[in-house]
Amino acid sequence: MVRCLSGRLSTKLLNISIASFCKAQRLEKAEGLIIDGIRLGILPDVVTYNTLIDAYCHVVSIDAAYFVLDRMREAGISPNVITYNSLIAGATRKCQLSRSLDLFDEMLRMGIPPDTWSYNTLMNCFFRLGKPEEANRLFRDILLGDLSPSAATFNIMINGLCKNGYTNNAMTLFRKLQAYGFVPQIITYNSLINGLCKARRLKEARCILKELGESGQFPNAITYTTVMKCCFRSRNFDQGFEILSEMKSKGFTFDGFGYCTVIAALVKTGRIQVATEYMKEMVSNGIQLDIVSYNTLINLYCKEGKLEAAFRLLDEIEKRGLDCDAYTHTIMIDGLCKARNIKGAQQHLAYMNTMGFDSNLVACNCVVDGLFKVGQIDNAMNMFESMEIKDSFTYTSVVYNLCKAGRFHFASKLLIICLRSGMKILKSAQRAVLDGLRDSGYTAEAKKLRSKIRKARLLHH
DNA sequence: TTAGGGTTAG
Repeated sequence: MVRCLSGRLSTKLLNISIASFCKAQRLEKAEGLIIDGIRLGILPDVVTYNTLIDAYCHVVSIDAAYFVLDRMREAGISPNVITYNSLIAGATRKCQLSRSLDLFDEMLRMGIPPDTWSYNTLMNCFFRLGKPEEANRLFRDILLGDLSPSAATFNIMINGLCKNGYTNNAMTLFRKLQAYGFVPQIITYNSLINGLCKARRLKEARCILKELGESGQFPNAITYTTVMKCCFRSRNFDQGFEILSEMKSKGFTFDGFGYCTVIAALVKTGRIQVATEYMKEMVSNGIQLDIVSYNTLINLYCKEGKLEAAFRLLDEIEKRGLDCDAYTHTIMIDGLCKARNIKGAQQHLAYMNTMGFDSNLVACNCVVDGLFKVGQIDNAMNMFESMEIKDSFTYTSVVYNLCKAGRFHFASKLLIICLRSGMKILKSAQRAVLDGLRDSGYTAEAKKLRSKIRKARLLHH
């Protein structure tokens, strides 16, 4: 049957079959088909090899794709612009950015003129390298040369400018493009919204979101998770949860990333019950748990006081052959501290150190705080003094706990040293010192401290 | 070829 078809048509059919195997990531099947084809006299052409090269870039590696390129040349078929575009995009995806640049040069040396697609990919590569000027140079080349920019060209520019901190330029370009008749796509809107959120320009982000709504297009799952994450980041939890319920009511679902974000935010705001429901939903939706999802769930169990369940998950991690990371151990240490099992926490900290996660600041902060909470004030102070690195969490905790232990004068001294050096101390800890001094009869000291606090604030404004 | 990413302490 195959022999009856003309050679060209047969190659076309061969290519269709190869493309479908490549799409299913069954490269050995695709390779087998090429061998069968050759036996039957059906020769692969440039499309066959390009399909295969693109698949190797996606599924295996650029090196593997390069071997296919060699085979292609040996078969007497010259690579074209599509071959190189696949290789350049593949290298950029795998963060082999200098390789992308080399491939672009190689393409020029071979006398293959790059198209808009090649330029787009290379612009993206320069943005990822943190070289916006170079990307902009290519953008100018497109505008001044014979090539026509595509929607992707504009999207890559807007996204890249935002990612490199040029949110203003991204906004200006966006408005200019609109004035020239470019209709922004959902990708354009999402890029800009994300850039504005990251730059904490929430008012403008809201404005672009409104324009998206008025454009006749609809926000998608990426829009929702971007805005939700932005709310959580700025601690507008209620607003974030409103967006979450709107997203759910529209029928959007989560992947592992989305679930972790939502569960962590729910735990942070004490909504343990709802967080547990999301955890169940995540598991029943068949999401493969990785170490970050395990950490999120262990944290949830710890906050519920279900330490045994947390330890069971640790066993599960081990059984599945995954490795615990610094987060896993820190979460466990905090959980043990909160459960007043300070000995267990100290043991786990020592274990963590033997595992090579030594001097983890967050874990140490948890143990110092834990020691105070169980009344081991001297041990807490000894550990605090022995720590080489300290941050605002360390000091806030120590200042606050010293007050709880009635050591207001010491707390006051420490507080003022911190504030003068520009260290941020939670207002609630500052208040604890002032109230403590005043309530125990040291009104004059309290007044003096208040004035010192004010002056220290002026120093760092 | 282009958009979002997740987890810890006061």
